[in-house]
Amino acid sequence: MDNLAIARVLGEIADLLEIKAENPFRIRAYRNAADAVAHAPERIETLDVSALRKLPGIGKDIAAKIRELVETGRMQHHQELLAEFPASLLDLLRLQGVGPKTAALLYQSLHISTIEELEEAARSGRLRTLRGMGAKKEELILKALEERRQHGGRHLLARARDLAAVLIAHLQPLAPGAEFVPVGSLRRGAETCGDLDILAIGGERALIRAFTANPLAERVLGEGDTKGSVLLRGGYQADLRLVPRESRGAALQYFTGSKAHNIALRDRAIGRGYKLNEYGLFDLATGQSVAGESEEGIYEALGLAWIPPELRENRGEIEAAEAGTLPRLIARADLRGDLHCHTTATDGRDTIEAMAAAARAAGLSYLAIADHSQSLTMVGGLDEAAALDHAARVRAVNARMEGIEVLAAIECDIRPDGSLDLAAECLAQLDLVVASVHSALDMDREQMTSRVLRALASPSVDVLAHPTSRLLLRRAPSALDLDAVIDAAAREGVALEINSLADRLDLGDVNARLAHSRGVALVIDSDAHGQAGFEALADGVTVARRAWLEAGDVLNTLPFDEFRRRLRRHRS
DNA sequence: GCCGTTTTCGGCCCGACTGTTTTCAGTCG
Repeated sequence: MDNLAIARVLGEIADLLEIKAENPFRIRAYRNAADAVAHAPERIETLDVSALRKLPGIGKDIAAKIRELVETGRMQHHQELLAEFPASLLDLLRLQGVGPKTAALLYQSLHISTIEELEEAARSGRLRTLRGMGAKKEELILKALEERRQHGGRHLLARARDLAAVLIAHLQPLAPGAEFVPVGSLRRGAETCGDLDILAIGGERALIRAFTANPLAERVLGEGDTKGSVLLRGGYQADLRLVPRESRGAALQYFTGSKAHNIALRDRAIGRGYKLNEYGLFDLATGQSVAGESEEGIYEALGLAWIPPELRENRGEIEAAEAGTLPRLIARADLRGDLHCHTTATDGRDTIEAMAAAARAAGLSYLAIADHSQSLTMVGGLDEAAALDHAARVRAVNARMEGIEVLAAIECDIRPDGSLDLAAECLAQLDLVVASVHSALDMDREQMTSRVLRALASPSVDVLAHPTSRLLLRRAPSALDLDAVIDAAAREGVALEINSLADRLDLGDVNARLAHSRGVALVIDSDAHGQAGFEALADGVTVARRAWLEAGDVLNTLPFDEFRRRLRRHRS
């Protein structure tokens, strides 16, 4: 049973307790525990009660319940709650505007427990007969149902960033003096974003109207004095918040989150006799403002170093900020090379020269051309002879190009049985081998793990690319014992990739941090299929920052000669 | 249900907006 499955059970308990209108602090305890489990780097099912209790937010009771779930596959408390309310009732909570109180009301008075029943009741006008609900609320629920059909809810980081840029470009000319900053999960660099939050610092009330009337907005969800909220075409919710300049830091801090980070920070504020909100840090006794103009000032007043937004997940950053042990996070400018890109030889759009020139223009000093191997017939994958011909062309380009080292590499498929797609003699003649899985992704855990482990054991392999094969919002990570893969990579000296493609970002932050903690070298690759593809490296760097990595933890920040010496094939 | 630099009991983050109310409950982030 993986961490997310355990976290889901704890989260469902929290939801069900909320519908029951139980003690809110007990509900929060379950939510905190679910969060701790979901983001724990170690495999929860392998931990005993005392190890579980070391996790923040997990105490005696929940630790015992987790063990019960892992050992028996069920949790009695969870089952009892599900006997009171059908599991389908939980789906209603995901609808915009429907919370636990409404769900309870719907269930108890109209016996509604599924999305379909809710829709039928709304269409037939029965919802408005309930106390506290009117025609307007009924309309709202119908709209929420429609939106649910259209969009799953979350969106890729890269897409969110682009949309935010469009919105800001629309607003900036209307308020030349105001400063617009995207906050929330976008500023934290989370791999997917649920909605867009934008601050307008020093903006006027009229901006709210301009925002809700912007050409991308499909529907206005709310409009007040300090906040406007719209649904954009394509299913994004976007919020604009007006913030006075004197609260700039407090607002940035507050709206950047994460929620868990903010709760921990406000808790710390209270412990020191302060109150922290989006307007500033205030002395509880006198009401006097202590800080608020800058984020640095707020963290400083709480006895903390400023914490980079990527780390604000309450995963140890507050303790590190207090102890002065925050990492010096890697930056895009630290990257000197890229080990994974494609050309017209397979599914890339540009030539070797064009890709090398684009990489050089992107500030890189070495680039590995890693086109596909033969099993990917769809894209014209290279067999041994073609791979060596291609390598000769790459080396010819390298010989005549200034300012960048171009390496002859391959992205070699790992076949279902774990063997490599090209003969070892061929792979040995290349400068670098990136291995990856592209087919037979639905293997069971045992098969997939031994497949990847066998590939890692091959001396030809230098890098394992996009290790879990996940596609964000589309395809779950393959069943893989990542623990075993990480240990093997550490043992064999194979680097694990953080792939920068918007829908991969694989490894993700939690697993990259875990791999680093076990002594695995990481690389950040673009997987570019065209000249513009190197821009994505910034997103790979964001993942690395969220994984607490410093420049020295990432192999392709090294100068070329040093990098070359560190490759598995050049070590004995 | 968790947790401890006042505490093993008594706390537990905070405010805006909406709809259905006529002073507030529910939802959201």
